[in-house]
Amino acid sequence: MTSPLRIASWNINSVRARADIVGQFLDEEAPDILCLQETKVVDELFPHELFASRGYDHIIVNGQKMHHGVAIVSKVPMARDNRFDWQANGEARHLGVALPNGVRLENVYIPAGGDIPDRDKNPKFGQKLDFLGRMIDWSGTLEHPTILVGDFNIAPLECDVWSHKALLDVVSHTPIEVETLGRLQAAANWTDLGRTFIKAPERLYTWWSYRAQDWRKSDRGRRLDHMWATPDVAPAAKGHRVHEQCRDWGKPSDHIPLVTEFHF
DNA sequence: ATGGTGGTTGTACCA
Repeated sequence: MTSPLRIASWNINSVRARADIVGQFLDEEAPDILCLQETKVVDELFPHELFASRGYDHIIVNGQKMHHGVAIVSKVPMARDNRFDWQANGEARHLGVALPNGVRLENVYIPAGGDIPDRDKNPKFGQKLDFLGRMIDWSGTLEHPTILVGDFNIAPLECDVWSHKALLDVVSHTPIEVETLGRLQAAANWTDLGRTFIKAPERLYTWWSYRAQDWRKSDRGRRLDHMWATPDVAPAAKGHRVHEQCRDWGKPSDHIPLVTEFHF
C-alpha cells in the first residue's frame, strides 16, 4: 500500500513580494508540501492566510528580519520541528520536520558565499564552507530516512551551469565548493534526485540572474537548488520536475520550484 | 571587462 506525496522546494526571494505567484503555483501544482527559502520575513508577519486559504493548514516558520528565512507549509501534519544554526551566527537557514510516516524533511538555505572565492579575502566564502562542514558532520549522525531540500547555492556538475569554463572562478561553481558538496553528498550517501530523473548532461537549471536582459534567450542558468534523499527513502521518489514557467510569471523569483513525487 | 536587477528599507547590503 503506497500513497503519493508531492514535495516542492522554492527559493521565493521574499514570500510577501511573491504572494501572487506563490498562490498561482499552489493553485496549479498543488503539492502536498512546499518548502520555502529566502522568505525575508519575521515569524510574526509570515502570510499564513496565503497558505491556509488553500488548505495548507500546517505552517512552520524560521524567519528573521530582512534576510534569509525558511518555512514549510503542508497539507499533512508535521512534528518534531527543529532548527540548526550551521553557521553559528543566528541566521535563519534551516528548518527540519518529521512527516507522518517518520521520514524527516530538512529544508536548508546554504549561504551564497559572497563574490570572491577566497576565505581570507571574503569571510562569507569561509562561512559557506564552514556551514557545509557542519552539514557534513550532521549527515553522519542521521537516525531516520531523510529528504534534504533547498537552495544549496552550488551547481556541482559541469552541465549544471551554462558554461563550466566561464564559471570556474565564480562562487557557486568553484572546485572547492564542488569538492565540499561532494563530501557532503558522500557523508550520508545522499541520492541527487534531480539527476536521478533528469540525467546528466541534459540541461537542468533552477536559477537565472535578474540581470540578464532576456533570461530565456541568454539562458545563463545554474542548478543551485536541489532535492536529495538517503538511500532508504530515495527509491520512493517516482518523479521529479522543475517548473521553469514560473520564471516568466509576473514579479518572478530568480529561482524556480522543484517538485518530487514520493510513493511511500 | 564591466555592469547589468531586485528585495528590504528608507541606507547600504545582500543575493
